[in-house]
Amino acid sequence: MSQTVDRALSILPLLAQGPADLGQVADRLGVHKSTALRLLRTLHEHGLVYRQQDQRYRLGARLFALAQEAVENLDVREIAHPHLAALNERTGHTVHLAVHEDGEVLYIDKVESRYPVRMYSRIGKPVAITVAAVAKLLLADLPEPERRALAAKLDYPRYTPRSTPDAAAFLQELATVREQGWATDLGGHEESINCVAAPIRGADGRVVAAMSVSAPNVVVTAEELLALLPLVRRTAEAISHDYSGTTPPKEAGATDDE
Amino acid sequence: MSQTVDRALSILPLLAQGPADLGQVADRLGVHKSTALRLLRTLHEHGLVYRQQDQRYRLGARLFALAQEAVENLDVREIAHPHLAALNERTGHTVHLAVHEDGEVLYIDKVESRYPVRMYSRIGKPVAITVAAVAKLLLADLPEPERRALAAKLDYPRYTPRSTPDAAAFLQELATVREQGWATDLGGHEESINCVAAPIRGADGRVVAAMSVSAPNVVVTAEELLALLPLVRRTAEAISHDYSGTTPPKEAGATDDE
DNA sequence: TCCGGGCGTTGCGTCATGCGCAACGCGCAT
DNA sequence: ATGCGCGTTGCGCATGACGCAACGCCCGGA
Repeated sequence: MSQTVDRALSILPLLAQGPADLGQVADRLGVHKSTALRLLRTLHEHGLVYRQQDQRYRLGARLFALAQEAVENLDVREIAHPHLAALNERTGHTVHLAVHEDGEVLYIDKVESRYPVRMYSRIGKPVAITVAAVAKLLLADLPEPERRALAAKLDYPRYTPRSTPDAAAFLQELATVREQGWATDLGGHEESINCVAAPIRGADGRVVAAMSVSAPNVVVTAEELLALLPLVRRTAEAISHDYSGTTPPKEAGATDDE
Repeated sequence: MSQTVDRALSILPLLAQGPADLGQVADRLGVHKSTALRLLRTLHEHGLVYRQQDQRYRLGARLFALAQEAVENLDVREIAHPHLAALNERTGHTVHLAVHEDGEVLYIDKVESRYPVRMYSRIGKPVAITVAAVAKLLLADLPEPERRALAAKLDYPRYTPRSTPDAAAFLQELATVREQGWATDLGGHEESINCVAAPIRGADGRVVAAMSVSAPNVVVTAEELLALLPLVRRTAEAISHDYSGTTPPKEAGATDDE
């Protein structure tokens, strides 16, 4: 709604693809160089953009700091973390925590078993929304019209033969998931990876987050992983309980027993 | 330089401290509610800001995605990573990679030995610039005037009795570091933690990044850690070599992960 | 039930502000 | 030496961002 800010912010995804010089930025924005310069300077002052030695611009450090602070302030994450760690300790598998936001589902925490190496590369990245078990749980809880609208405008990439093929199948799957209160992804994203997930609910019963346990089937079969379902659900319920308890929503009518 | 963008971007750090409603944002910006609304809407459209159910605003998902893409596009990081992993494998200690940007030093990669648990919480976070070994290396390489200016405007918190006390001591330390080509932090940030670090240089000899090995002295004494110095320096040199060699920018490098 | 206050939202008239232009300085390659 | 490409600057004009005031809505108290 604000042209100037809109243009400035459009620079960010542009730079996310890689460094660019002033002319490139101006061209891709469709504005004069002097305009692009002014915007870049403002972004620079706020640390969102950094100018390297060759004068080209890249995304800046403050961006990380902001993302950090944002994720650290998420109270669900903070409350859930010890539970996730415990579950990881017990099962040895990768544990994820995800939330829904504006049509995207993204991981906000992760505890990995074996190789901590590529760990952080996932957090904050949008997940494959049409197949991920956590995504199904989060979207299944949306109000009917929103859910339909979202399902209609999604893409349905065929990662594997087991990927959700289209909106109809997706909505069907969401209905099942909503009813049973848990979800799986059996090779729908990557052939050899299976996941089982459970919802975390707020005091009002709405799904506020979802957690999952994932493992490649070279480690455990899908059946073995599914055997963990009760444990996963219990963990999710424990988190829900902690979360509802410590979330004094100013003044909400129905407060659970405590 | 652009008032509108400036105001809009000022909202981000404000929200980083926690969710806020429209009135609060307008107040703290010193603008009319309608103005704040317009800015917030624009931020929202770009996904930098998210509106939760209670209508309050928080930082949005796109922020994470941007930070992710930014860090993944850093070629130093990509080149260094295997070396860091190897060093971690060999020593068992935590290994860091850091860069300098606009007066801040931040970690862009980390390989941790024992507990992967709190791992991601560090990446992207500014480091204790006056004491961290990697910070000393990065700042020691700055041109004289810049270095002095920066040293003068820094704070010198006394994390421990061994923390760098003031600008004079800091500049002195930087001189030493620059001369010897490596740096340490022996309990300057946290009593029981020691680090040894070495610089990574580009083709022109300038320090582009720094790496360090850290360990609590309950695991190894400072002396034992210092014994790793040659290994650390050799690793840093290997990275420098790789980096200088492959510096010719890979144009249109659409490296798809996954 | 009605009323009042607090919140987000809207349309509008004004003028500050962001815009493109054109000219300049600089480095680099010819 | 010379021209080109780049980032940078100052400026006059009109666009677009501003604050105002009025509205709708929800909630809580009377």
